[in-house]
Amino acid sequence: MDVQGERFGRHLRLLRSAEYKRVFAGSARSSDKSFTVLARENDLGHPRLGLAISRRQVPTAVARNRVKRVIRESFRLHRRQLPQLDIVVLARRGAAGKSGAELRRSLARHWSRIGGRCAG
RNA sequence: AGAGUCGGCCAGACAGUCGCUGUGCCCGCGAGGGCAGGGAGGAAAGUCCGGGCUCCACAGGGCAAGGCGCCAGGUAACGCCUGGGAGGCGCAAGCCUACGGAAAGUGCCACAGAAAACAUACCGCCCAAGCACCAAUUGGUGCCGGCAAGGGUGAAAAGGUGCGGUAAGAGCGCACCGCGCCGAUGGUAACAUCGGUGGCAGGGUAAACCCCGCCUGGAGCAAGACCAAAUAGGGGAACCAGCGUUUCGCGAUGCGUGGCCCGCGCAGUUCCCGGGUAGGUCGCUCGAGGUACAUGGCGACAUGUACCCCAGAUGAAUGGCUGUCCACGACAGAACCCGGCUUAUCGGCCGACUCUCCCG
Repeated sequence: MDVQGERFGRHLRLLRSAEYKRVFAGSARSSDKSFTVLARENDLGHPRLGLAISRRQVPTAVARNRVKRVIRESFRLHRRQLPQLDIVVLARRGAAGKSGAELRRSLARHWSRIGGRCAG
């Protein structure tokens, strides 16, 4: 497995509904107008990401895809700074209208905040 | 040059870099890695029609319900497309049409108006015939009556215009137009043209019920097929005998019923079987497929030959960043697959045609 690169393979994602439920059941959270970020410790030695972008909050498919890509990209670039956490990002109503740069800034804040909370 | 009509096409480009996801090859026990190549749309959308595919149902016929509705063709099929007809709009190129039946029945049509239909007579028009009176030559007045041309109401008053006709009128007669019926010709047909004939049916509404003709079984890829852990539960079998051996040793599930054995019941252990959840695999992309050419056809399209393989995800990929350029980038994201329709859309390109103006 590579250590240097910024890869984002399947092992870094939440793949089952049971894994999502575990995070929803009890977790640290961080939110602003664009996102709510939930996180719960795992024992894998690396963080994992799951997305929950509802049609209610982001109505058009194109916008939903855009939001998901921005989140994944941001996670990919930050994941080596994150502790071993299962993270679920929920989009909120504000996310639909924001630019990519705004969303990235918001996510960067969430990563550091959620990392600090779970470490403590 | 301007205005416009129709048809087709494109949907920021290029480079670098970091990623994601299938495919092929290679490396690796494996996890994974490397290289090559592919990776959203004209609407992928709405889910409104039509088909393929899958499962269920199904002898045949009828009813109901729903849909469709000028004619011919195309197609797997269609509510789509092409060509044609009719009606309407536009100077034109062209465009639009839910375009069967109101001479089967029912319903509805405000208000106005005398009357909205076997007609009727409000204002009117007429006194020719008959009768009465006056005058007395043929005139006048009235009664009995006649009329539906004119006015008025209305969306509509039972064909229209003109001439003749008459007391006044009237398809009463005639001509042309309109309508119905019959025939001929052209056309596959819708229909058109012409001729004859009848003085002449008939208000609208069928995306109101209805009538006529044609079409339609139901559900959908979360269809459906296969593999299948753990836990709980279902069915079956075994455990009431033996085994090793010179002596002898090992072993016999428990409880209830019963004096005891067999048997029966409950529990237990082991094994097997089927259903099936999580999860996984298939369905899943080679197809009514594209591109080019040829042939047939006005065309939609069909046939033939050659070449090409062109997304296949599944907590769900198809992207991020940087640089350069320009016309500064709209609507918008595949989820089994096709054919349509409809709706959204910054802008640009190409072709054909029409009208107006100017120059020659």
